[in-house]
Amino acid sequence: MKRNSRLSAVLHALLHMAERDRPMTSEELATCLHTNPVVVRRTMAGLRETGLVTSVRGHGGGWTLARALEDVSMRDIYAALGEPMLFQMGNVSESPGCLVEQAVNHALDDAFRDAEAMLIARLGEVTLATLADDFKRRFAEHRATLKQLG
Amino acid sequence: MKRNSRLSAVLHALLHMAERDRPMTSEELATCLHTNPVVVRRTMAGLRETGLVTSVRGHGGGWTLARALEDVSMRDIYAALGEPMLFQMGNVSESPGCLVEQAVNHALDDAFRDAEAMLIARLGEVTLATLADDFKRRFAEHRATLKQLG
DNA sequence: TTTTCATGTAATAATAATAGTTACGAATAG
DNA sequence: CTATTCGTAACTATTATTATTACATGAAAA
Repeated sequence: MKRNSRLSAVLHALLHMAERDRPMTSEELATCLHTNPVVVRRTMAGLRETGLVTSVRGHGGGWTLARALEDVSMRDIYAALGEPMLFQMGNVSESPGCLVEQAVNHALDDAFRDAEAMLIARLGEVTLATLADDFKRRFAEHRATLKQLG
Repeated sequence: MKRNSRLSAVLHALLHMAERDRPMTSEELATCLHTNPVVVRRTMAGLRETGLVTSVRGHGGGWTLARALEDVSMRDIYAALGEPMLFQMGNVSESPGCLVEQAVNHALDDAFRDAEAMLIARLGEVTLATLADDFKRRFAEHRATLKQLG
């Protein structure tokens, strides 16, 4: 399974896209995310398959957010990324022979499964709209600070 | 920070040690864990520093569990391993510049921190004694199955 | 229609984290 | 003194991820 470091990158990208009224190119997004256009395309291609974004080729093309901010939760994005492994543990469920190992795996699996369920539920509670609001709040605060400093 | 794949390996090792009345050599443990004696020594060295195990060099030496099974929780072992990162996310808390990123990181950090707290609490509830009991149960079951088959 | 811009994608290289190996030193029992 | 076993440094191998290169495809503009 794939890694998860992209969840935050994708959120970052989608929010930037939401702030603009025309498509963003892979190049622009790559600059934004401090990465490479091809990596952006690879990642966004997955999101396109689940209808989160659309892409247009050629002059004036790029990537566009396809759904309303309120309708996209962090969980949706996690799912669109293929529900990558959240934990740093190679699936413990190997070498079925040793009974000691079976007992260990069972206990660990239980704990990790519960934590994962909680985390995923939590991701479902936060939408892109939530994040956009938080961003706006930070932005207003930032401007207030600048003003205060002169 | 280090990886977490060792938590299950260490539990496995400690339970095997608990079943024996003399030290286990790194070589024996390595066989048990399908790995290498040097890797075993490296890992166990960390546990020795927190008093979970002792080592004796030379003839008849090896590794011994230093505490009662009831007194060692999975959380203790997690701590002895240096509280390695549990999640597959490079700490999101970089590039403080972009306010969009700040909003994203804040939301993700919140969710992950809570899930981690829950998981760690859960690890604290399971001791080596719990696991040893579960192993014994499985062992009895296994013997019953064998008997039934002839 | 030709040029330019942009995505689509395969193939390859670079990077980084982890695990495994080799080699040898130090301690201890017999 | 010898065999055994941990302690550790240095090096190699493996694996996963990310980055890069190269080129094909499609679409708008000149």
